[in-house]
Amino acid sequence: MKNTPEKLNYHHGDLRSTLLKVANEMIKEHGIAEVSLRKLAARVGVSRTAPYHHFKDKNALLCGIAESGFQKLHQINKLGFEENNLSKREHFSRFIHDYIQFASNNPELYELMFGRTIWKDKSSTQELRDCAYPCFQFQVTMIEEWQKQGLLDTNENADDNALRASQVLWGTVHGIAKLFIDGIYTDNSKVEEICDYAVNMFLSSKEQ
Amino acid sequence: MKNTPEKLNYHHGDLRSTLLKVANEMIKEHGIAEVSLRKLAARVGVSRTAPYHHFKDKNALLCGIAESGFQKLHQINKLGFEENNLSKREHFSRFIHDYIQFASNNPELYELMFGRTIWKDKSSTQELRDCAYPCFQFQVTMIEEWQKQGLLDTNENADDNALRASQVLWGTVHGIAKLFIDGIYTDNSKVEEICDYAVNMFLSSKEQ
DNA sequence: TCCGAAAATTGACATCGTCAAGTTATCTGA
DNA sequence: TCAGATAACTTGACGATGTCAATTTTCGGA
Repeated sequence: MKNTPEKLNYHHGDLRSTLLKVANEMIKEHGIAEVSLRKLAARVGVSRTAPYHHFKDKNALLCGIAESGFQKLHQINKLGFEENNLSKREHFSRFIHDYIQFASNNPELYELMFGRTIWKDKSSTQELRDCAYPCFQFQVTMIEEWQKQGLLDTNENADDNALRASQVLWGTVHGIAKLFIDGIYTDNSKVEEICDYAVNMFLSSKEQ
Repeated sequence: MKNTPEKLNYHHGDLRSTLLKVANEMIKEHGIAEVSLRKLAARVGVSRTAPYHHFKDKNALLCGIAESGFQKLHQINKLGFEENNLSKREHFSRFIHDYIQFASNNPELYELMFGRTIWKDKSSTQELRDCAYPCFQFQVTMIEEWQKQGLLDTNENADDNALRASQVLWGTVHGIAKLFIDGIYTDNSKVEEICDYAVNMFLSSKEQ
């Protein structure tokens, strides 16, 4: 009953997670724009409306996929931050590189995670927000720590230093990632150089 | 013959530019996702396939709209750069603010200009590239000038300082703009503060 | 004046998201 | 054990969209 290969039963048995898994594959292979509920259902071997019993609509399914992305990204940030064989500067550099690396390795997933499709007009699900916000928050925490350590300056005129700094820094990595992913920066071989240059610009007053 | 109000003639007379104008309005009012060729044609008072005689496909029309956006942005950058009642620091600050201001005032147009819709898969038209590249290039020129003036550091380990710095800086403003436009940063009242904070982060070693 | 090219039209098709109504399997409790 | 509820799934249908092909209308120049 559990090991039947494919669609011998009327009830699929594990459709929800299968849909997420297969949708993820499709996104990776053909890009998010190519993913339609109908193609997805066909590939899973199920009727076109079957997904509606597990996701309110297409948007909810996309949110579900994005959730796993935020978990991955959060995990990567944590690993880097907790690595203790690195200098402060190296920690910061690693954060920048890791972030862009993640985006660059999963361009279509990244596009989904941070695209307006799921964020605009309050269309994000509660579950998605529960995944994403802690991920965002962790970046603020890291930056707060780096400010305390003196790696990053604080600005006495601002009251939300960690928040502001993280908005700017996140903006930077997000912007670079997007410009590559969306096809505006086309020379992928320079990603690392750009990251290094960014690190230098933010830490220039703290040489070596 | 020219002053007939609307659609008395079989030949519209100026359909191409009318389409661009009306599409621009629709984007501004209802967002780019709501713009379909059919609705556009209906609003202009013309059949659904009429636009195809002036644009190869929907993508070409979108590129046409984006073109005017790049001209506007280029103009704004030029104006700021040529303003001569400003200190170096103020010039830099103005660039950052102007950029995000533009994005913030024209969110849907900005989304179109820098979205994957028209850039991914080489789908940008030659005309669009002819508009956009000079606009990008101008940013490099400005930054090169600021490096010469000593406002921005250069990095002796890098060979393309102006290009790298502009990729990072453009990434920063683009990223911040995108995070707002796409609905991830939601508190619009803080835009200016974030811009100011960014200026400080990049120029911290050059206080006052 | 006539004719070819340009501009605009109608008809058609495949794809898409989603709703409504019906069918089938599974679970629950008497 | 078995009936009834409920969850999982299906088919049919609708309107919207981008775009192609074939056709009609108009304009401009020889």
